[in-house]
Amino acid sequence: MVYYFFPAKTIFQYNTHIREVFSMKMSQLFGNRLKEDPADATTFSHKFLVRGGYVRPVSAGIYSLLPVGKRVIAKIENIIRQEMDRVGGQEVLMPVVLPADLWVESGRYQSVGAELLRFTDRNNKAMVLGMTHEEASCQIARTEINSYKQLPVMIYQIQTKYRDEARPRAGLLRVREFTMKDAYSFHTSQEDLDAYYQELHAAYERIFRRVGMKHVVSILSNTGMMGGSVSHEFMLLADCGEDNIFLSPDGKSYKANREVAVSGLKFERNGEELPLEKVATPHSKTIEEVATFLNVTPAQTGKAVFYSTEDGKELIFVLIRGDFEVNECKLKNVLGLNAIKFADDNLIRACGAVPGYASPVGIAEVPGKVRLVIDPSAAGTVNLVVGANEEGFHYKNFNYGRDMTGGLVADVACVREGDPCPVTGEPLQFKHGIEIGNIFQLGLKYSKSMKVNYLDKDGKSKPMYMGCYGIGVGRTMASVIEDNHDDYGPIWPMSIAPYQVHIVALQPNGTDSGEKAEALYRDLQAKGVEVLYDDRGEKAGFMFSDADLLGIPFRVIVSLKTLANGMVEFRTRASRDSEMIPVEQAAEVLAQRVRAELDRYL
RNA sequence: CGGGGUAUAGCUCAGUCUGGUAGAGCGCGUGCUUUGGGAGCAUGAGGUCGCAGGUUCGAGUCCUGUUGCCCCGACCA
Repeated sequence: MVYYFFPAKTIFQYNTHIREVFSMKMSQLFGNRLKEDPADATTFSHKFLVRGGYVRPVSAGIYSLLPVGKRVIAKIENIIRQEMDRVGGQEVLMPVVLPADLWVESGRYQSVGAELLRFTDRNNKAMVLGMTHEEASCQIARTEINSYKQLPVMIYQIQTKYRDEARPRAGLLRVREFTMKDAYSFHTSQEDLDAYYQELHAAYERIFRRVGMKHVVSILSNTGMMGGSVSHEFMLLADCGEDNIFLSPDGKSYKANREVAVSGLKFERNGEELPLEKVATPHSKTIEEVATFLNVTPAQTGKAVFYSTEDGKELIFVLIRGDFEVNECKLKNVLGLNAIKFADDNLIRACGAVPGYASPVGIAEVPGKVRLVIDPSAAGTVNLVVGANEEGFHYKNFNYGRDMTGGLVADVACVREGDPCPVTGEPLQFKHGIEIGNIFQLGLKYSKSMKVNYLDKDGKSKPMYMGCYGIGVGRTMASVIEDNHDDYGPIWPMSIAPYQVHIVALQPNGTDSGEKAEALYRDLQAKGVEVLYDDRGEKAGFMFSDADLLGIPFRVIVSLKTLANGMVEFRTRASRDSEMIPVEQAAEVLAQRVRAELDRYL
């Protein structure tokens, strides 16, 4: 039987829902460190989370948390709770399993794809596993909120979500089952929602700073399946990130996801419009081939890109200058469509176009069959080379407005690295990011369809303005590692480290080293410090490499060598510089330093 | 959902081409020696070789099917 020493008061109030254990001996710690990288790990966080014994894979994208991982997660959750409470949030808990009816009400039972896991219960009732809880929060909001006097209000939960991801990857960075903090706010006006959105934005900045991430930016993002208008994503800048971000050089003026990013490029129709001229361009289908053949730059060409609606019935013709790529997300947004795909050649031919030589000359919008979208790059440049709708021929000197009219002129171009920032005009920088949180203004999207109404001052029933705000907890833990590690393991910030001080006793068995280490272990606990004590008496290098994987910010090495001078050795996980501290003062000095370090994350 | 890969001990892998009845390193147990950056010696435990059929006297190995997992892409609050 193991007996733990319980301090009366701890520096860090470590709230779990179970018995509180502040300290641990390595000889009793559940979960092993691994000396070799898992074969399938490609990111630092994936390698270290598995090797350090924080998580274990159970199935594709499904993980168990081991004790040290659970402690990190609990601390992250606690910081999130504090900051949510600080902006007036009230914690609730909604079910993981939800009736499909609720999702039918909001319309998402139909609109969301296969990532929503659907099943039936024993009574053959349709159910879903919650992937996000707008519907559930609407359901409780509409039953609890009757009057404007009860608004605004924000509820949040920290709950398991399930998304049936097509391809989980990179350890905890992209999983199927995960823990998420999701918050929902309800307001009487757009103005009130705007103001609260800013408060949440500030709360998020505090959270990510407090968990120890240094390279987080909030960027403009696409609203996607959530609907609504305004949204921001909080991104940790990291090479392994899956998201593509454009930033102004100052990192502040403009920040946007590539899905929605715009550039400050201006297209001016300078130059005389020359007569349209048909030229032979044998075996030249791609922009590169045509430009080379006619000795022009891709920027002097226009390309036709064909998409279709998801059912494949309606053709979408996009004309864009040859040096740009179509941004499908922006295209979907301007068309108001949830999904598009590349058109197949049969549909293109059926609409009278010749794939590879398709021409904007002569094509016309046909309601229900053909839609035209012209990017400003093509509309705003004179004398382009475009297809002639005939195998082996192109037109020179195409001018929109003269040789083609109609269609929707809208920005559907991908921003390119180096394009001018729309705010400052300086070249935009391209970065990868990990999305760790997002905030959305949902407006009335859900409250209308789900009848989330309140009685206003004027006695009339009105729908509430809604916002929703998410943070991936496990992804945050992995991201902190991506942002804080060396070649040997994580370097945990004191605020979320599994323990605060790691005591390593060299040759502890039956020696002064063991006795002093044990005493320090107890003294630190008495002072409220969370201690991990490596009492195993393994080889020094073996214990040090385990300590590196555990990443505890402060390390104390107790050995006969330094005890001979009455000292123990102190070093931080980050710096590896060492310092001698008199053994009788060690507990007090360490407790003070832990306290000082924790204060940096308040 | 397309393309590629892979499945043998807790982990990392060899053995498959050329069929003959299970291997290494790490980890784990025991003993002795060791102890400031992944210790040594000795001795053990641990695998119906993903699953199901088939060929064969005999299948980890060959054939067919199937499933899991990983990577790239598509997709994705």
